[in-house]
Amino acid sequence: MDRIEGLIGKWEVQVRKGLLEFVILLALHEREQYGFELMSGVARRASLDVPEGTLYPLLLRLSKDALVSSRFEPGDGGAPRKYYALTPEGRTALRAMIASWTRLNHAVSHMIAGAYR
Amino acid sequence: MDRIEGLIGKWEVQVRKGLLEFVILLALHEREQYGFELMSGVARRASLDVPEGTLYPLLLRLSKDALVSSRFEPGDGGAPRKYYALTPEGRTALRAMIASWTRLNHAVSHMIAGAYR
DNA sequence: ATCAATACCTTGCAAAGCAAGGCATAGGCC
DNA sequence: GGCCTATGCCTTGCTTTGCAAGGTATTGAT
Repeated sequence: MDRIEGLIGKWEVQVRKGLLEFVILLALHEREQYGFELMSGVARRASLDVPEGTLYPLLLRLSKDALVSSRFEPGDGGAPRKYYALTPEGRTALRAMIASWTRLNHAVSHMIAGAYR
Repeated sequence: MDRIEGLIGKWEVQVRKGLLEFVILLALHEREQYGFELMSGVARRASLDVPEGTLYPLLLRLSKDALVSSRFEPGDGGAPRKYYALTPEGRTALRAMIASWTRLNHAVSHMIAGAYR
């Protein structure tokens, strides 16, 4: 069943679309963070690996949409860090996403329960 | 906040990626169904509108990947219907998706709870 | 000076959702 | 027969995202 594993892998990539944006905003709701910090935090707390090639374009989009703001700060013995924080609009969007996600999740849970009842 | 509504709308489109495939497979796990039946059933039971331009390419992909099989049957006073059913491989894939989704969902729920604690 | 670690960014490709439009079948009606 | 409507399936073109691969800049240690 190696073929199916491949299919599931591709499916998981699709499921991550949108979800990663959601998770990053959730992480930033707690506190301002910079790129690497977000990657390690999300990996630790949600077991979600967000590669750099995904994270940075995502953060650029969020900035362009004004859901997050950013500022540079000298790094702790390393390259300078770009800290991201939620804007008020970002908080509004996050609330809407949580509502939407919760609704979706209930619907899916209901269907899982129904399928195996 | 009309702009944010637009952003959320686009976000929801992204979140549906992969999720619709999952929901269709769940629906087919209960019983064999044809296209329109899937659309109305999923709309009713999960409040998810799956437009035709999404559904039929999706079903074609599932067929090509051999997760579902299909057969034509004369319609009940109308055009012939194409009935889809899960294959054994489809059932295997569905089990894997449920496991993956459940895991993801716990992670996200945890982050939502953490963000607003 | 060189090396490694930290940290950010860009490019090119694959994949999905969707609006818009098209095609075919069947039955009812004149 | 000819026309209309409803049912039902499919295709095209566009947008958006995730990601691997590779690149750049800063800092401190050897």
